[in-house]
Amino acid sequence: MTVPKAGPRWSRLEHDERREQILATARTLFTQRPYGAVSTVEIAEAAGVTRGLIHHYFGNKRALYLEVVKELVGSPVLGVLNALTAGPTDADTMPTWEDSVALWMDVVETNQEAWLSAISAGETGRDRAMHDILDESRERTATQVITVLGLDERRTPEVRALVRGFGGFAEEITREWLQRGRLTKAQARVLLVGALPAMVDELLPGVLASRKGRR
Amino acid sequence: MTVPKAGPRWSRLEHDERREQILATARTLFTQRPYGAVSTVEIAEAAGVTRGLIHHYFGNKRALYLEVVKELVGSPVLGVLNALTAGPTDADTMPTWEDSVALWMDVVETNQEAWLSAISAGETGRDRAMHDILDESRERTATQVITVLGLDERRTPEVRALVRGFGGFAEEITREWLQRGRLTKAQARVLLVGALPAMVDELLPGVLASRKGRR
DNA sequence: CACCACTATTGGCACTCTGCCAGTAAGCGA
DNA sequence: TCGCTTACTGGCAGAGTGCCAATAGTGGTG
Repeated sequence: MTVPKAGPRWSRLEHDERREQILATARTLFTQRPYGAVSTVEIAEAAGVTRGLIHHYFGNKRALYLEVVKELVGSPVLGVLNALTAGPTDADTMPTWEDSVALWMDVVETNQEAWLSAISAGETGRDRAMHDILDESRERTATQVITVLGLDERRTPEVRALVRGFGGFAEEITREWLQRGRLTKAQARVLLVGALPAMVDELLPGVLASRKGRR
Repeated sequence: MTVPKAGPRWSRLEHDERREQILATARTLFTQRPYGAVSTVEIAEAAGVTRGLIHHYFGNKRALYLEVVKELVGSPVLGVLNALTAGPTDADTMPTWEDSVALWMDVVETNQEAWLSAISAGETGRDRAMHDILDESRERTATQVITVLGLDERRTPEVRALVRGFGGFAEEITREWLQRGRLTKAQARVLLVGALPAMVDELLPGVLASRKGRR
């Protein structure tokens, strides 16, 4: 009774095109729910393909997830400072610290969920590859911050550590502003702009001084 | 050929005793590997019982994990400040900020893996119950810090936010010290002791000033 | 001391999910 | 039009979890 032929049952896309389509679908789902709560079946259905195809393109679920996270930390969301401050290294065109912070806040504000997923992607556990991706992203950001603040001359391990510490501070302050609402945007800005310079001035000397005890 | 009777095949423990035994086993495994990488079969085997029993005591895997995390953040590991500073609220017996930081560092140093698992327990994803446990623990710690620093009088949302921000800073600095080794213990101490007072002095006034813009 | 009731504990069934791969068919080039 | 490449499907195997009926330690009771 069924008509034997009524056109193609599925369309055959170009390799990269299909891959991008699946990746986009996965990104949507993974930014909404954590790794374990999203099944490959669901991704496949949402993308309009079968589960097997995901395997064909990405190998396994975890690899697909890694790809999504890479995308998230690689583009504007976390890497604003990269995009912004990389390139013009000359003192003139270099944006000020205030500008960098302001831009970063704007980007995060408009991409809240993506940002939250990205920074809490350690979610899936202390996986080596995942850890590396996130850590490298933060490290890169730290480098940019050091440059913008003009700390390049004294780029010691201690300075890097301090800037990374500030990163932790910044993430938490951002949550206070966007999630818990205990800070206004203006207040958060005051903190983010002022904290690092203050710590560099007041604490860095002391830290470098106690360097001798190094083992 | 087998001897039909050769004593009990398994021992019957008291409810709480068996529960505690399973919990301890689970804690060991979960602090070594992330949630998804530990199966209930493995926990059961390590505890010398069958998988079904875990279900009998905890309902499901997730609930067991929650119990483990509760235990971790509830006792010394993260809650040092609680244990230490709670109780004596009188100004005399109150420990100094320096002492609190020093004690905290010692505890974390000796319980590294437990601490690391605890703070990155968000691992399993943005689960409501999990989030609450961790957030409440950090909030409690913030309260203690406020008390020790004598900031009780001006316990505004802004102060809480600032202290939470410091919490993020402290976690990151601790990682720089224990994991990445870019700071010595002495250097980390300098940062942890000095950062919060510096920020309170230099930034808090500005934050409170821009309060009018609140919406 | 034998028996019984109580419940801790087991063992296995049903279901979901992931990894894998052999077969199928879309669509381009000759 | 035919044939060849390969995107895509469909289903099987294994692992893990939730659940529960049946089993068997064990303390209490007569």
